[in-house]
Amino acid sequence: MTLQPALPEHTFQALGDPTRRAIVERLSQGPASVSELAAPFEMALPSFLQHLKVLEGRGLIRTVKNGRVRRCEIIPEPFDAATRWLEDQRTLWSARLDRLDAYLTTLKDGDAS
Amino acid sequence: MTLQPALPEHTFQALGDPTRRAIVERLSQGPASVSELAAPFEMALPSFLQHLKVLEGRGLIRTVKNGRVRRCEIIPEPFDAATRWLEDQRTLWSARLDRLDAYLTTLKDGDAS
DNA sequence: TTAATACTTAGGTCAATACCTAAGTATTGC
DNA sequence: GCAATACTTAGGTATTGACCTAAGTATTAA
Repeated sequence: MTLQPALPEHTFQALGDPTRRAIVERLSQGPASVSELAAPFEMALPSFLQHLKVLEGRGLIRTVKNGRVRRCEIIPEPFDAATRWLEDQRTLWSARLDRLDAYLTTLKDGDAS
Repeated sequence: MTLQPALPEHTFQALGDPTRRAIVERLSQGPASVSELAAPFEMALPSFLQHLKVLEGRGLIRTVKNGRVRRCEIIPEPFDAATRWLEDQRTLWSARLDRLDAYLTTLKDGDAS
């Protein structure tokens, strides 16, 4: 119900828990009901449901109730946004390391000549 | 001190906090001392240091003390591992959505409501 | 129409997290 | 040497997070 703007921060926080990460891994393979998702876990159902609510609250999954069954599925966008953030950081530091490398090479060439 | 094997889970958890995410963004542009990193934050220094310890404990940054100054820098690998995990999930569901799309097209052709 | 199923709500505990202040230690500049 | 600098340690509080049990509600199957 509460779809957040999907800040990478929220995505990361949601994925920082082993249970929720496992739920996402399961849902990556396709939608599932609450009880299907809960089955592999020892945890009591209400505890498990909290994790689903976190995922939904952060906008990582969408759920729809049909009859007495609630079906859950992944929302791809926030994952893409998180990936982009990680890649942006990577770009920053590899650019920097490249410059450092170039600089060191210059130094070395200067010595050699 | 404690360099973890950098499970994506730990990386995500560390990045789930706004302060730590900002620290990483700063460090992506190059190494910095503790006080340089802390300057933009209102937070008391000991509180800030805790965040640095989380990042170091999760293996996302490396710190070396030289004299009275501690210099901090990014460790790229865990970020790559986290990116890879996100991309793996994406691969799973895009393959599936492609298949679903094809299937729905077929169904619609055969469906007379 | 009753019983089973599939959640859902309402509480309550316990540990971890995010902050704080106050008082250290170790280096360095004057 | 002595003061300023750059952390560091040692506490303490308050909120959030991850779990639990017990008792609902709504839907479906028999």
